[in-house]
Amino acid sequence: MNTAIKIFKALSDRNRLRILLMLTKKKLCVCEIQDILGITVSTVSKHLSILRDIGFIVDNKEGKWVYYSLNTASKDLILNQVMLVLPFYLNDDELIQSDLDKVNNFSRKNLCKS
Amino acid sequence: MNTAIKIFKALSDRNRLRILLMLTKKKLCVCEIQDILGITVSTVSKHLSILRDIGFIVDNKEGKWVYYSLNTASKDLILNQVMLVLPFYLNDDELIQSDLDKVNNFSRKNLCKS
DNA sequence: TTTATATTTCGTTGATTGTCAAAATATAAA
DNA sequence: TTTATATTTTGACAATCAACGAAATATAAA
Repeated sequence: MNTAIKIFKALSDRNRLRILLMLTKKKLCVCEIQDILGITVSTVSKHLSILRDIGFIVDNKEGKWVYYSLNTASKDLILNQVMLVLPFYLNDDELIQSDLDKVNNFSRKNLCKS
Repeated sequence: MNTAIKIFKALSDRNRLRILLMLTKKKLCVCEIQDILGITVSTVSKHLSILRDIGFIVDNKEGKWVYYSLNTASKDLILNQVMLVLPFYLNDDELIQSDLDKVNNFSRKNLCKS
């Protein structure tokens, strides 16, 4: 499949857009993302693999946890153009703004049992 | 559904990308587009309605024909950013380049019976 | 008005996809 | 090693979607 289509398909899901926007704030592990999205961890993992395979995000293993963060090194034209405007575009999306509040405020201790 | 998601979904189909790229060359009626895509006219019509509803293209009725062209008046941020880079991005897509050749060379007379 | 051409709408079908639960894998703590 | 926590993979299911053919609508020519 054409890379452009893969990119647009990856962006065609609300939960994946939520993940991308969350990661503009800071890197997050899978259970933190799961807590905010409110869906099963297996589904979160699937979404993350789609975003990683197309190059939007990268993963880093730290002990028991896998942290995901935006791939700032990508040279892809569409990917970079989209990430440039997406935060502005979703400025008035209440659910996504609520996600960002949670990202800034939650405490890892309650989610990830150490 | 969120507008951003609608836009990305509209862009997630190869035939719709082909249509958009063709229309960067000139306005086309439905039967011209059908001839190039090689799919049924009802499917072409459906693709066109999706692209029109989200604001990528506009239609103009001229007698028996409906001509479609790019919506150059759109103020949508993502839509404009994407249309800016898409032609460069799909530069090396052989099918789409073949479409553009056909758009420049075909004769309406053989397609649209007057 | 009748016929021909152009386009859209409707109903159906096969393929794709987001979701979940369960099983498998990985790592750290006990 | 055993147990607990984190993550990924697998299989199943319901919803979505691109495609087709047929029917409906629209316009112009005969």
